[in-house]
Amino acid sequence: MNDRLLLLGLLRREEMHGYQLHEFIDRELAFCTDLKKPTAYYLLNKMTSEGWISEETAREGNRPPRKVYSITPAGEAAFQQLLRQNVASFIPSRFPGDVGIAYLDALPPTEALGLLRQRRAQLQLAQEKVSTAPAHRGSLEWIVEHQRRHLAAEADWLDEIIEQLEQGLK
Amino acid sequence: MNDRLLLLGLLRREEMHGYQLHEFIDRELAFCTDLKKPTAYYLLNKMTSEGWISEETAREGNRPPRKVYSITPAGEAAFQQLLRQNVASFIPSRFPGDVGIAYLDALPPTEALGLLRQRRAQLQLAQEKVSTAPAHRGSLEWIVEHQRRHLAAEADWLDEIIEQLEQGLK
DNA sequence: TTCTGATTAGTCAGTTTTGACTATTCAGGA
DNA sequence: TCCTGAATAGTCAAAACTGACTAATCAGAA
Repeated sequence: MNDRLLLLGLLRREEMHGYQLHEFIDRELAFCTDLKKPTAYYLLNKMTSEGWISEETAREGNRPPRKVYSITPAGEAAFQQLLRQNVASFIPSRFPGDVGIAYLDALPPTEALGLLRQRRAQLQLAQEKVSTAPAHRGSLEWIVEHQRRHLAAEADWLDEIIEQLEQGLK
Repeated sequence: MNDRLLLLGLLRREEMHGYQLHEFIDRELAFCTDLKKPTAYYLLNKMTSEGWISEETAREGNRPPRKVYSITPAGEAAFQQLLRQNVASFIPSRFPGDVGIAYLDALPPTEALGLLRQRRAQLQLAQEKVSTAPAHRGSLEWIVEHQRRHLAAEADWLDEIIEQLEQGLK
């Protein structure tokens, strides 16, 4: 339902067509969701048939006609409800990367260390990307801050594992 | 692929049937994945047809026969490969709860505060659950620690948002 | 003007996931 | 003994998701 909320929220600001929506999400909100293009269209169709948004075919210049979506009153109501639900609930995160940590003892310690250092390097890149990101305005800044803190915690934790492994080797 | 890795890793320790696998994951590793039952069976079938595991029908007592899965040499090879891949890569997390934060300004500040406090309370519960969890042995302890740190970062962040909102109200 | 690669806009078939259900066995009380 | 609720062991149809593709337009180079 969170992807629906995301789409509704964007359509609430201004009507858009599918490609535009996906483009925006992919460019500006990549750190927040990774809604794939076909999924976006799927949800737009779904919400249209649910009456949350309405589609209107628009031709601009001599480009082929596009479907422009705009939010309906029912959609606005759904938005209000979904928003409250989202804000009021804590959704626990799963970390698929933990599976590998759980089985770390199946690996020779030296190799494990090398692999973990690779993971650490990628994490570093992610941190740099966030810290050099252009300042977002308003509440988006909180989300960037969220990401920043999460990555920092991640780095601390990984460093500790790496250090413990190093201790074990000596 | 991480769910496959998880299943292979368990089957590596001892052969099991589907229900047993799902039970174990659901009880012991709930903070790590949330592999649903039908998904587990789906993956077991898939991996059987890929030759990673083999199934053997076993009857015990007068219970109906069950399929017992055990890992094959090809499965062990796949495990080794998937494990290295998993350990060596940092998988960025997405936080669906951020969508609500992004649209927080669509809500009256007082109501937003109330909803955020609800979220905070649920987070608190999750933290208590982790801290009272029985000590896991070996590398599982790292995963619990991961969760602990992640939740702490989450709490700090939420508290700051709440405080900023409170400031804005005064 | 014609070609090439990038951008725009979207679709489709196949894969994966899941909510809801079935069916058997077991433990204990009436 | 019979009944009931919990635990065991799964299945199935429907929903959701995605990799790979199509197809039109446009901008600029040759």
